[in-house]
Amino acid sequence: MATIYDVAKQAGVSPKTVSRVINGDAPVGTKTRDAVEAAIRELDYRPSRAARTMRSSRSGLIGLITGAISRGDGSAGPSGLPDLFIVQAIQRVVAEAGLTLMIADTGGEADRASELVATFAQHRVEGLVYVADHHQRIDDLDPRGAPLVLANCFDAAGTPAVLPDDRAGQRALVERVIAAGHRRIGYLTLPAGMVATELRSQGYREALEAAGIAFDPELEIEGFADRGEGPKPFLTSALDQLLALEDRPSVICCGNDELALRLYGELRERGIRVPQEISVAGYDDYRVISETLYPPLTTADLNYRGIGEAAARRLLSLIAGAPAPTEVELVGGPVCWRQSVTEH
Amino acid sequence: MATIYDVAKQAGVSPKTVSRVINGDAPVGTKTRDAVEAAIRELDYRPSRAARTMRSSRSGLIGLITGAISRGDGSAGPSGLPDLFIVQAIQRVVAEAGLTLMIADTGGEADRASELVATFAQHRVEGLVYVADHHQRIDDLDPRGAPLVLANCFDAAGTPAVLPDDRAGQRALVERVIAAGHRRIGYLTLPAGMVATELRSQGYREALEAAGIAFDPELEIEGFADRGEGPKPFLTSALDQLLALEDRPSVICCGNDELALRLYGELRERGIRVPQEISVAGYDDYRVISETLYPPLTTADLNYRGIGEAAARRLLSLIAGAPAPTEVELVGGPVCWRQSVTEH
DNA sequence: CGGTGTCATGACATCGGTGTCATAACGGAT
DNA sequence: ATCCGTTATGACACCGATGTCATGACACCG
Repeated sequence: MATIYDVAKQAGVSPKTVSRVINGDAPVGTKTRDAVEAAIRELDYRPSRAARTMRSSRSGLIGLITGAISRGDGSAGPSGLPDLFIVQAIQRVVAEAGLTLMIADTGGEADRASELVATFAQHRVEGLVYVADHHQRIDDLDPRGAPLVLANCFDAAGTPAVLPDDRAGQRALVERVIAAGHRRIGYLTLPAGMVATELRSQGYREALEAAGIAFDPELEIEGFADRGEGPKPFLTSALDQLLALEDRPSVICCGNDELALRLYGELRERGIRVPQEISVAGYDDYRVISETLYPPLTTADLNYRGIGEAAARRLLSLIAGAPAPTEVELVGGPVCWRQSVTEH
Repeated sequence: MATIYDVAKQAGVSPKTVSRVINGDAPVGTKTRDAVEAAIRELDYRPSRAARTMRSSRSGLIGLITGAISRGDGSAGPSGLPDLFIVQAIQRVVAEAGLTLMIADTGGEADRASELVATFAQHRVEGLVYVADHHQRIDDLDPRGAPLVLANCFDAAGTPAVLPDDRAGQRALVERVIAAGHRRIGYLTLPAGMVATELRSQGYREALEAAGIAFDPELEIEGFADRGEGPKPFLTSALDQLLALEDRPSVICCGNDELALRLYGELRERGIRVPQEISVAGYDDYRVISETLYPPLTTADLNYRGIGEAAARRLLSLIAGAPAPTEVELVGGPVCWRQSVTEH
């Protein structure tokens, strides 16, 4: 790879002058500039980031750690993948800011995270993002001085974090369902104990309350067991319970789109048509499911991209010297109204 | 951030001795070593990669370019998201080799790729991988001297490439379906013209031929139109054609799992039960679909992870000086036999 | 006891840029 | 003609590692 000295020699000037042409620091004579630019093109010269980094101690790098902390064994909550949307969004924002993204993965072992931070520290990254695969609390992570932002997770230390607004999202969806004329609203939740489960349930209840509908505990059932014991029979019995109710729900909201997909299967198995006989709603707007199902699924957009964008922007502003926020940032998404819930 | 000089001063030795302790180049006295290690811990010292890179011209970086990352509009290609599994697998292999992965994406504009190559060149990456979102041919890309491997795509220049073995995969699946007792096998293909479409069709015909079953052109229909004109009615009429045949197929193979998901809906809409009245098979083993559907979908594992792994290993061996292979590397996956195809 | 080899360590130069300061050339004001 | 202020350029040091070579302290051998 050509160096600045090669270019200088080729153009018959000093290396410093080449540097000036590249960076536009100081005025350079027109003829000199042309000669230098020609030499750069001829040699296909690219300035070495490493050398620049040494001199300026600005590496132009952002480190990203994705953490399938609880995923390794497969017992995790939602279906993996979507967190990659967050990574995509972060990549885009970082690139727009002229920085380059380095990524690493804990491969499921939580304690590897600090190892990865060390690697990033060697590269003198200017900032770090930690992306979790689902809304969760994580152990504190020492970023060794670099600004750190958490995406889709939070910690006890109050590190700046960007989270999905599960409560508001579920509330908006249920309110919209109520506006469509529904009163008896079943809710099949994700596994109890997960952060998203609790917040969405809260949103569900708030929507009911705001509409003056009493919360009926019989309508809210855990519908998604760990993969270990097989979710199918679990869902079957949950559905049995809902359908056996005297005052049957006219719509069933699901903890996420995957659960809604299973529910479609269950209902069709029993000859119950969606949405004519019962309406179904999901959560996440996982498009491969929500747009592909027939009828297309009404759901709430979890907005992974928005989370990634917000996290990246927050990180950039921290790097620029902004003070760390004291509160987490909540990112919401719109209700995606399709054809799986009847209107009126 | 502490430097090697800080450590040297703290330990009362020369910087070179600290370097020796870190790299184990040359023997160092026990007492000296202890002092240096203590100083390193105390100062939380991490050697600067930038400085090392300058000295050794080895950056420890691998560049990854993908068009997959920000398809901003969400209008995915045919296969959707799973190509990101390739990225994950590459990340893992690269990390195991002690290298760090930098990623960038074209944001959908193919000509941005060379810009990204330039950025990577500045970082003096030791190798490059280009990952496509679906099996396709791409324009030649000038890697400016760095070894380059293509994953899920190939070019005219014969750049080393790792591709899914669509032909063998489809053939194995159809052979297994035949072994299960089926003779009339419908095939709803992906859009004509795509590489995967042609290869899978070839595999389908090979399996028929191997079993001595004549290929019936009426059984192979394009089932997946571009999103623009809406795939639903397209699939509907394709299905109409298949069901109207005098000798109706006992099983329908689909171009991918997403199409199979739509087909489930179509069939149930018509009151045709899967697999009792007609069997269905997919392709890709896109688990969110294949494992979640009821009945679980029989499909062929496209093995994105395997592709990523193979591409990363190939790149590492190129970096180590191995000669570039003259043939593309095909990666296959097993048939995933579940309950959507009847046995006997 | 002097010579030789090994071990342990340090001085110095170097990788490829850029900040600092010096200097040469030139036009205009006095 | 002299002085001054730009403008254009180069010399040199430095960022933080490490390769090369030199040096001092021993141990071992004859």
